[in-house]
Amino acid sequence: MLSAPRLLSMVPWAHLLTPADLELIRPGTSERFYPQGATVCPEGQLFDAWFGVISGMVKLRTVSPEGKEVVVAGMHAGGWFGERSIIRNKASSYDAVVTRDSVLVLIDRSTFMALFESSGAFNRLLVHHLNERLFHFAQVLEQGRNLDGTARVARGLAALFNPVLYPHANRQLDITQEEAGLLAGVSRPVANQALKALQRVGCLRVEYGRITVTDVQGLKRYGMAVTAPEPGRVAVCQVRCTWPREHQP
DNA sequence: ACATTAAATTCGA
DNA sequence: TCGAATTTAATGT
Repeated sequence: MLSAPRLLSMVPWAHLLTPADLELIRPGTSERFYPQGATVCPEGQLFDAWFGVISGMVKLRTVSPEGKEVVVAGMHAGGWFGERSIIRNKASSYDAVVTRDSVLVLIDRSTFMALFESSGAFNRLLVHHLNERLFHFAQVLEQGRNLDGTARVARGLAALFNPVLYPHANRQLDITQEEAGLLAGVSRPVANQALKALQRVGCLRVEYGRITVTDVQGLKRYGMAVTAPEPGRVAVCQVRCTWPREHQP
């Protein structure tokens, strides 16, 4: 069982809980190391815990019948996943696979449900997370038609710096160009060109097996129209950032 | 798809 | 334990 201080230091939202809630979740919480390539929970299986990323990188993905891998979300430090399977008591729709050596926190299903039933603070936290994710996927849907490959890669990376979902995100992303492409839904060659373009513009630095982001705002804005839209088209620039100003990096 | 380069691993001293 | 040789991973085009 984790010590109370360890729990507080690993779970960024733990300080929102009452002391009673903290004692409730402590016995049901553990941490675990997953080596690169390990599957945390395969598609079609119930999640037996809610997973939080302490370090490393996890992707939620499925493999299409033709064998193509589709990544639905990439998560790094601060990210949580598996709540849908737990809340609905349904099998996971996606594989959770770690793309780098990772340390995860596990909150048992029964502990999660106990908190879900009793803790207002925990429910508010969940709503905040789901709210951000919903907005994120709405943007992905909208942008799918509007943005070119470079802008999609830019937004895909920018999503990893959402302050609600990843409050302690490190600027150094341990992801390969291939993973960056999967995250944005573009091929590796397109991701390669996109990353070089973003480097030229000064948003990031590409290194072997790693991307260092230097300008998150620049990534978020990349590819947005600066001139008036042609009549009859929705301007991309009308999309507004709704993150709290004080959280903007 | 193929060629190149970086990193990780193996192996012999 | 050192480093050369080999294999694997990631990148560039």
